[in-house]
Amino acid sequence: MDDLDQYIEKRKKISPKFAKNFDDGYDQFKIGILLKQARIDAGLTQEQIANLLKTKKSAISRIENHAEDIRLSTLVNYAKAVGKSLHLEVA
Amino acid sequence: MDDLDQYIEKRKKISPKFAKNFDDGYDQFKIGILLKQARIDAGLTQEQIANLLKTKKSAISRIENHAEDIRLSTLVNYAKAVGKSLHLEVA
DNA sequence: GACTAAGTTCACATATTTGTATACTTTATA
DNA sequence: TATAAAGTATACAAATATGTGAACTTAGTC
Repeated sequence: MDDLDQYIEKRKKISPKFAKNFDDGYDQFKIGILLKQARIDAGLTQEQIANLLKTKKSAISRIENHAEDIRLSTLVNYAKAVGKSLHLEVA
Repeated sequence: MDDLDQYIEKRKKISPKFAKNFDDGYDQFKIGILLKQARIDAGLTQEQIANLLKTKKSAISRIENHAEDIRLSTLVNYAKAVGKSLHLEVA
């Protein structure tokens, strides 16, 4: 089990709402987690990302933890900030 | 060249803005086109999609033609309505 | 424990998307 | 050409995401 799986299990135990939403299969609930993992992999803090995106660290935390819904542009910008890109597929 | 490519070429000729944005490689500009193609493949009209999503056909047209930015939930819902699902990747 | 950096949460203001109705345009068919 | 179905465009209202600052919590170090 990798770091991401561990993180998910931890949050499931803490938050029943998170567990339900996650298990219902809503992909968007994984987005914040994916972004957070990408940020950590890049060795960046939330504040550094915030500076890159010209916003505040509180906004970054919100994205990573409560991204029930989010704008496509926000996703794209965040991905760019961590040196990655966002790929979309309708299948 | 398939239908989607033909459609893109046609819109490029008509709209310089569309051509520039598309060629700049912004994936989100393809989203509306992908969704439209998925809808047509499913044999549905904009009005039928609108009913499924409890909205109006004008909103569907806007999504397909001016999806510079869009909410993730809107993308997910539209994909579901045409019998597909949205896949995201940060890579 | 004290201290600091990092992260979280909250509330409110602002910005943007989406809902809605209407009018207009396009496409296909007879 | 006439007609109807499908799609587009616009404007305004409503809903929602994001910006921002502050207070609080966590994790790590001394």
